Amino acid sequence: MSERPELAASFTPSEIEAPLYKKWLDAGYFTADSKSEKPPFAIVIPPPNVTGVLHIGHALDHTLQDILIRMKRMKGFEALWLPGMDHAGIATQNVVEKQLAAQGLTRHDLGREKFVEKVWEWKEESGGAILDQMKRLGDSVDWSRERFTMDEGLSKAVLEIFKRLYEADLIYRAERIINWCPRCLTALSDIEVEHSDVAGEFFSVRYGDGDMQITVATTRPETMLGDGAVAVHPDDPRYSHMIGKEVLLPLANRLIPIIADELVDPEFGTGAVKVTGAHDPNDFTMAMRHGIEMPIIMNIHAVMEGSGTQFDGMDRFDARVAVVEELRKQGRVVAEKRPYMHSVGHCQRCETIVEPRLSKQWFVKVGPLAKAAGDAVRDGRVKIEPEELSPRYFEWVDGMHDWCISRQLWWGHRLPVYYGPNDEVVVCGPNDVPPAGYTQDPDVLDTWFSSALWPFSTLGWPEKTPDLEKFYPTSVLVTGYDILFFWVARMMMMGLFVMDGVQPFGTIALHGLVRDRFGKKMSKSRGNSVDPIEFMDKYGSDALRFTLARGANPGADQALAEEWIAGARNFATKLWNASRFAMMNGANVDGPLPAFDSLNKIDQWILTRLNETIAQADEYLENFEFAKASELIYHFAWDDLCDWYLELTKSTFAGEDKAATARVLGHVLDQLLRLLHPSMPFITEQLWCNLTGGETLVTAAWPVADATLQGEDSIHVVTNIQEIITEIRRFRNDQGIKTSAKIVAAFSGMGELAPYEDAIRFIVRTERADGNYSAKIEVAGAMIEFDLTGAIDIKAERARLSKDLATAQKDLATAKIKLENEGFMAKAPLEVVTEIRERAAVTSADIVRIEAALAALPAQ
RNA sequence: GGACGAUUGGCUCAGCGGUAGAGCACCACAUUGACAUUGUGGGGGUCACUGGUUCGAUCCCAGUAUCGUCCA
Repeated sequence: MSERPELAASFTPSEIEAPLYKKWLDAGYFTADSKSEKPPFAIVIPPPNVTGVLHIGHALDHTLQDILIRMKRMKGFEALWLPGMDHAGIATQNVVEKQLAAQGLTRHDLGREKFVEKVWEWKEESGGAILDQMKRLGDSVDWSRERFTMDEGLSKAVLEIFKRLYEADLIYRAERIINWCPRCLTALSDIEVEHSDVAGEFFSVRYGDGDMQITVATTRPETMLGDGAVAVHPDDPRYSHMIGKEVLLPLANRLIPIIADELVDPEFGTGAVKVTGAHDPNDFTMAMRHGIEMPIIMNIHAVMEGSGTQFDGMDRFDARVAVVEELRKQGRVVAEKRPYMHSVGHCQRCETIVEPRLSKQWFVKVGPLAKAAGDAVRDGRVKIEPEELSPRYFEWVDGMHDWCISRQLWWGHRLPVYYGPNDEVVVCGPNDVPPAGYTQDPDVLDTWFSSALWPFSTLGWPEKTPDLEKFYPTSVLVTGYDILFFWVARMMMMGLFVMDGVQPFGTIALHGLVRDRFGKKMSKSRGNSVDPIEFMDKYGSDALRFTLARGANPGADQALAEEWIAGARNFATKLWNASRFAMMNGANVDGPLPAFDSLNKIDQWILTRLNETIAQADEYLENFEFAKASELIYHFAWDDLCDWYLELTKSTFAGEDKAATARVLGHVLDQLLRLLHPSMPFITEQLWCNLTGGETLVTAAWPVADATLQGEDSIHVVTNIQEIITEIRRFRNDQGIKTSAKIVAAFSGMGELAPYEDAIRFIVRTERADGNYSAKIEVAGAMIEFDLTGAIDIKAERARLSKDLATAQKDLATAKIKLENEGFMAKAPLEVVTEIRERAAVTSADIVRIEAALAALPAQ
């Protein structure tokens, strides 16, 4: 038997976690080998941003990925979990700008080069705190392959793909309405804008005078200074006579045309709308169609500028008030302002109200890319789990607008675009040199542009590296459904484009968000957010991980409360104590298992249950059913193993003939620890090494269901044993007999259960002796009589029996109704009818037995 | 405005055409031989509402209500 140190009397996570993680790293278990013969299984981590710290959402995301990776590693795959971070353009730049602001400086004071240096310094210093926290969590990532989106290699990938897309006419520069954040001073893509309803005011303003007047309705009166036209619906009889004529634009004192466009909803407002092409996306499309002027009337800070009116120099919201006031003075506000709820875009990063703004930017033409991304899922090359979330994906990829990729920031990948003296445009790949005298575009790319390359840029693309060869396409992408659009769809587009139509991953496994105990969204303002580090300190990483896994139903949000984690910690303690007990009794994995047929039914039963658990848990995990798998293993461990098997083996271990059971127990524990290792890596490693004397569970083989270790009759036997024990316990409880008190009892009619009488007696503390049996219970054909010598509480016993009788009678009645129903008898499947018949028979017998027992009770 | 999802015990959630499940919480008992971070026993739900299909509906269908999320 292998040497092993005795386990500490209680489990203290903090004592084992850090040393074990170090052991794993030192041994290099997480380092993948691209030259391996093993089949690959790869996951790239959704890169947390460099400014980030581990929050509970990461903890969930990482736990699920680690479960898959660890399981696959144990299954003999060459498992690669690739870690890294993205540079989070706006967020990171904001942080450093804030630091500068504290010194009274702006980035312009430093200049671009110095500022970027500063950001790098900050990135080196405090960036990646999350990476250390990942070690706390136990993430089995391959640190030797850690990547950052601004790394040299990944930056090369950005240049390369930009050039390829440009040459394929999938990147273009154009003047369009974009979302402009006047605080971040950059363009944003559509999805970086969050819409929320705000209470606005709806004004009706009269344009023109006399015969040529028309009333327009607007929530943004200040933009009228940039109006180029008034539009009406072509079929609107109210205005048909005015189409093509001009009307005086108040305040600006310009004449603007009245145009007809289908886009106008005649039912909405007055049926006439102002057309401000430079500051509204709908107006822009109309202005383009009709060749309408689009004056820009605000500067980048959203301060009025260039309108040529007295409002220049005013902030857009001050201007709104001032414009309305002036219009009112002129008697042009037809209807008084009315409250109006409308949807307004806010910057995702800073919540500033976004200003739609006409601007020259670079765009990705998403049409063909998005189509390919949709098709890959439609034709089954990529699976979305759970499938119910795929409509959301299609909705997005099928209706996507072109993607504005330039950002007016300094931190990020600078556009590889160079302009010549006569506005010539040259795009340079990684090995190209821009022509002399050309200047580079000052803007940088959207961070998501580089994140979209993550599944292959991290593996060395555009080089044809062994890693890329071995691990692309990656196997699974695990992430929250909330970034399906931001990130997942974009990786699909880019991956399919540059990898010759090969998808970046085979499966997209989506999980939900972690919410508070009442299912409410966590947020700082609500004060209901939780700190995963704090929980790990208090309950251990395994407990946090297991809690999150146990709550992870595919694609669904989960509620989390501290008590849940305490519960998982209790489970860990239970495992620890059970293992300690098992080892104290000689549980071992030495030599082969005894032949199944030679084992007693209790040993056979636990092996059968183990086998069922292995098969089912494996199926669940392969299908990303983390909650179900965790629940299943939890109940096997606690209910079957701890509550029943360990109890039922106590009499065996108290005797002489225990070698077989010790070996079986060792096997069950060994396999259970393997099953649990992916979700609770630390405690299982510790226990398993102690139990088996093995080096590590990280690379141990994953359990495989074994049909030769399955015996259905053992289930039947143990179910009956459990029923007898439960009945005796109930009886003792009803009678108020202390669990510690031994009572005299006689067993009869045990049949096939006879060999297990000792085990039963041990658990329920009964001893054999002649007695004056004054009470009896009957279960599963066996009779148990107790000598309580007058101590029996007849009232309690009568209450118990009456209650059982009522239940049995009710059950019989329900069954009888069915059996007397002609429709049921004629149409229900035979097995259902048989089942109901059996139920009726069993409950009838129960009734007879209970009635007899009641009659036998002394009248008192 | 469009779409999707949800509504099951006090709370959070599974489940499912054939007598309703879990964890936590609750009640009672017990320091027993691994474990009080425990054990044993117990109570608690007409599965949102209204119709329909079916021998049978918590489950399928339609409608209603409430809530949530995404998109515009």
